Amino acid sequence: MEHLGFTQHDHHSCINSALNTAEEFCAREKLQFTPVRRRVLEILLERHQAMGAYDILEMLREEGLGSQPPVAYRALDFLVQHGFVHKIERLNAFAACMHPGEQHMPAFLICRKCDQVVEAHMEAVKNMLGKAVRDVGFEIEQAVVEIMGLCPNCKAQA
Amino acid sequence: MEHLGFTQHDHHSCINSALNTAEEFCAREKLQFTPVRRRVLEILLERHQAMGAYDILEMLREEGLGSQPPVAYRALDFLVQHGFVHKIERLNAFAACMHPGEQHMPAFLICRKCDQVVEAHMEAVKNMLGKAVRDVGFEIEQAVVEIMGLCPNCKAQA
DNA sequence: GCTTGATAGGTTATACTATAACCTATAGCA
DNA sequence: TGCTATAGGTTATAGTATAACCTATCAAGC
Repeated sequence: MEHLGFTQHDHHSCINSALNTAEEFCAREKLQFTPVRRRVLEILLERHQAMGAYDILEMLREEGLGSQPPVAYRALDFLVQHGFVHKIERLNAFAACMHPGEQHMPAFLICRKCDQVVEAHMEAVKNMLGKAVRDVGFEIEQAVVEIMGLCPNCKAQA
Repeated sequence: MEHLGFTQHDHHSCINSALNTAEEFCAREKLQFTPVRRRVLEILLERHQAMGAYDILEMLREEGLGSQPPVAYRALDFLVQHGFVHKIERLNAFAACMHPGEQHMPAFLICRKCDQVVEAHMEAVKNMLGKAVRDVGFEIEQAVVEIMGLCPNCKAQA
């Protein structure tokens, strides 16, 4: 597992880097990285937390970028579809991808106390899932791995 | 991976066996295996498919066992809490557990075409997840592994 | 047997999550 | 310039889940 994130890091540069990656990707693929889409990604990057669509919508509304649910959902759909954002099914929420551009199967560690979400690369698990499932003829198109529990920080406090 | 289920099996006996297991477990643990709870589990066992809470509620309603959402949700909560039913987050739906009574971390194979859900034991994955995550101090309480794709049958048809 | 406390279920209302459908605006291209 | 495809605005509504409060039932102890 790489890139665990329950620790401090240069958040400002991590946001910019992710935004740049998205921008370049869209330019290359002739996709429109519109203000709403950019802002939604930015909002999610500003926190390392999963946010509900309606929380995001509330921020968009305050900023005059849109006020009705479809605005937020459409931007989120776009971002999810192109791998900049993941949906956390367990929380009905969304979180910015920490490894945009890289082919990966994300696994999420979700702290039930502080709600922080960390995205881990788990190549070994991916390989194992892929192998086991291919053996029985099931063809994987997408996988969701979500692990609930207590993060180190919250565990220390308890 | 054991117990894959995209094949035929003795469905009638598998239903009875699961109901008996639940009944015995509840007796042992002094839990009430009430008519509504039993019937909800039975409904889920009758199909090897995930069902939405409102689909289940509709059946309960037809049978005079309850007509409002909380009835279904309460029964489902009970069944999930004690491991007789799993929630499939990805589908906002519920499926009977295929290994009740056994300590396990389920992984679901969900066919996007026929909606069939198969629950697999994947001890190797569980061990690997557990190890990787423990290394960084995260304490696993629960995990969701859901794999979307095409089952062998649907793949053959395509 | 009666009381009491705990648990389950009935019912109403409402919160939260997501999408359909239709219309307007804009950007890129012929 | 005009066409077409894509994005966003807006209204309405579908789908999922729970809060809150009340009643019924059951088991345990008096």
